[in-house]
Amino acid sequence: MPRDTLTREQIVHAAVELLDAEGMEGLNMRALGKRLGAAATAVYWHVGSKDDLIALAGDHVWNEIALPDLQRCSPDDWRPAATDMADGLHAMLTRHPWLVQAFGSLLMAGPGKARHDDHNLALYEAAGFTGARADQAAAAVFTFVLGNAVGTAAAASLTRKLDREGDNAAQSMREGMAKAREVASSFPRLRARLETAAADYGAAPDDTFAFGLRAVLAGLESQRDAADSFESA
Amino acid sequence: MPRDTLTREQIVHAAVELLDAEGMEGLNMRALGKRLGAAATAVYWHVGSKDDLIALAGDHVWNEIALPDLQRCSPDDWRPAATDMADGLHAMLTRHPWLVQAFGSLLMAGPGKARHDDHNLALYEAAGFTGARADQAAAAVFTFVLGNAVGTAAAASLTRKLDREGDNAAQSMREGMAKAREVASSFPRLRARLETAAADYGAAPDDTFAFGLRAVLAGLESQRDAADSFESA
DNA sequence: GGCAGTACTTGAACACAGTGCAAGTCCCTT
DNA sequence: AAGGGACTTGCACTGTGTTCAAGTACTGCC
Repeated sequence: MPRDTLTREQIVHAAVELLDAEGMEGLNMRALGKRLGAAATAVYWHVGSKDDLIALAGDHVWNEIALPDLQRCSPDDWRPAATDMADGLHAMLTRHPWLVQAFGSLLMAGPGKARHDDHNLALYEAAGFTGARADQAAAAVFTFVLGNAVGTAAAASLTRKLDREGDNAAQSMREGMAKAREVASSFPRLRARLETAAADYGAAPDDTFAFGLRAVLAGLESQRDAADSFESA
Repeated sequence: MPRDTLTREQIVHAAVELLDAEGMEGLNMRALGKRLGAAATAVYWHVGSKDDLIALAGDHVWNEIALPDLQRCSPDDWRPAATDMADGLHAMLTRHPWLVQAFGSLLMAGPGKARHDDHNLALYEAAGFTGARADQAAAAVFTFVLGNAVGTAAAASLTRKLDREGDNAAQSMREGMAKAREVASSFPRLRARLETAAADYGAAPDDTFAFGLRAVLAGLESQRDAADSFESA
């Protein structure tokens, strides 16, 4: 495992692994150095700063998402491709929940994201959205998926926090639930949801995402047609 | 300005102000203490930890958003109310861009958010979404607005970073643009967007948000009706 | 083979962060 | 007046990003 000389790719790879395993607050230069079998400060030869490293890692993961073929993508039948693309993004963000935190605090605009964005834009142009509307449609879906990932990130962070508390994780969990229940007690609708949520916990998030995505795509189509009739008027 | 004794409310208020002005990485206990005219460690008597404080501040701002009257909200005419509510959330997140970062790294479930969530849920129930569908519809809109705020947070963070660099902010900005242009150069669609974006910079984000929101609401209505016909079949 | 220079690596150090601790200071109650 | 609780303070400890001077090792050249 320990190499005598480091490379940028190795560092980025290790950083992504560490971030996946420990999250944003688990990434520090000494831990990264240890994982690489090198001193913490050795990283600084290959990378300007920690922020640079995060930007590098944050861009790298965009390359993981598969780009659907757009040959069969037409204004009459574009939703399957759009769904594939959104699902790909969703899965990537689920694998790397830290990305949304990095995204919110740094500007992320590297080649990996550019590759994704370009294809995404092409998709909505092929789907019949013209000019700025293609941008807006692509942004709407992107935004929805990103927003969903915020919740995922929060959950992942919470899970790790509970893990870190070790023994009394279950008790901590119970306390949190009790507090939530107490807060919700004055809000009848929330209390009802809290009780049903305990039953189908785990399956719900995916359904909610799929439902929302379907709604967004359906809505975009209706807006596209509305825009068309607007422009031709 | 200096008080002889602190209160929780004062501390939370000051924390929100500091977060609004300096962002997440500008909030530290010594700076907060100075703003309060007290020693940094004095805060710890009123608040368990920095994370607790952020949770407190992060919940407090939810109370700022106005809750629309639901009397006139019906399955035939619910979108104005939903738009109001989403706009309120959007405005609040724009005022407090740090909230999305806090949201992504801590679990936020206090009374302020509960108040909002309950009303939001009530709205979608009044709009004719039944059972879990009301949850999913509310979540879809919430998620979209939240996702939008991620971009806002990133922009605010970038702006502050440029400010911090002081004199050569303009140069830094230019460098960033040049780099983006270089990255985009191999992606024809992105390059075109970058050029048009330079023209109508500033007005675009609001339009994009409004367009996306319209699409989401339209899509939800179509999905609601589809679900109805599904259930009655 | 020796030599220089380049490409890294290292350990010690600095500045600043969150936070625990013991020792205050004030004010209110009895 | 005395005591105690509410609150504040300064100090110090740990962990973090980052810098820097000092290495080490490899490369190509004479």
